[in-house]
Amino acid sequence: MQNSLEIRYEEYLLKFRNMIKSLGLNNSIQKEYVLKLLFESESHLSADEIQQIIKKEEKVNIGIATVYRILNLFEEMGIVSAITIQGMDSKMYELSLKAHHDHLICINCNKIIEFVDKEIEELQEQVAKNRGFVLQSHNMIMYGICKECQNE
Amino acid sequence: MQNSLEIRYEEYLLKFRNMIKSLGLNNSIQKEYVLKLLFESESHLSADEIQQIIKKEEKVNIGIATVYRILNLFEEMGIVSAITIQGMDSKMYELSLKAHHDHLICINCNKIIEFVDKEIEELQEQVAKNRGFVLQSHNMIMYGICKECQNE
DNA sequence: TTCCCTGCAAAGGATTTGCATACAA
DNA sequence: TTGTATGCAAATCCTTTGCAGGGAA
Repeated sequence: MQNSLEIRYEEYLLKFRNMIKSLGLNNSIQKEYVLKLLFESESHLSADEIQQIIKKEEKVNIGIATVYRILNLFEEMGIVSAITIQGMDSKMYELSLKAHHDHLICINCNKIIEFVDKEIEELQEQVAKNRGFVLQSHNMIMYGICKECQNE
Repeated sequence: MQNSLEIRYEEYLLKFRNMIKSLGLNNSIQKEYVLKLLFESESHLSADEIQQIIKKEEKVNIGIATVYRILNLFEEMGIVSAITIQGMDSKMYELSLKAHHDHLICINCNKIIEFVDKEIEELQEQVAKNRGFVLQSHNMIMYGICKECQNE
């Protein structure tokens, strides 16, 4: 009955528990709920959305402060990354499980498309190198109007 | 005694005044102080910095609400653009006088280098087109460590 | 005169922090 | 048992809004 997503999640969860332990931290049901939600979600979520969904789906109370503390911890651990989207007032979070990718966002319907372009990545390295920088990361968000919205 | 920067600013100011007038708005000393500061500044400034500098340099009181109102107006007029930098909690503003450009930021000393890479821009258009998007704008910030900071 | 603009103070929204209690190891 | 994590409420910080008075055309 287990599909591959579940299997992958179980594996990931075990790794996560080890990571937490090896950092000398305590695990908690809240941390695992946030992890699971981010794992299963296909979209980027705000701290507020995370709190609401967990309250509703898991029928459990979870404070917004805890959500933020967990998200910040996950960011430090490198398992979550946050993006800031033009016009949105809160940060959006996602698991950084997936390979690095950039974002293309529809300014009309807010649809988010993820992509990676190897050539662009190489050119970015070039640009940095030419300026004497050692590149650490980057953030690229493109805004436009998607096909569906163009037809409206 | 006039250098080319001053001349350029005078021209720019005249254009600005016309723009304001043709929008049916009133000009004000506050708007011109913000414009001048952004014109002369080489770095990106936060609303708070803009307020502080004007208070100090022009010996004039200016409310933070006014600064925000002016910056928002300038953004709508298309003469100012704002960027959000990782780890900074407020937006940073600059005149969009200069041609479009992207940013390379040192995560150690916060130095900001502006650049444009034509090839990257073209590839971005390609990526958008391939996904059926009509591109409107983009935001690309690269983070790394600059030459000076590497030597520390 | 007629609106627009400003400063001030209050309101808002996102995120963080302090503290007492609850939980993991 | 011992410390870490949580929930709640209060505190912060950035940004916006309401309002009464001041200024531009």
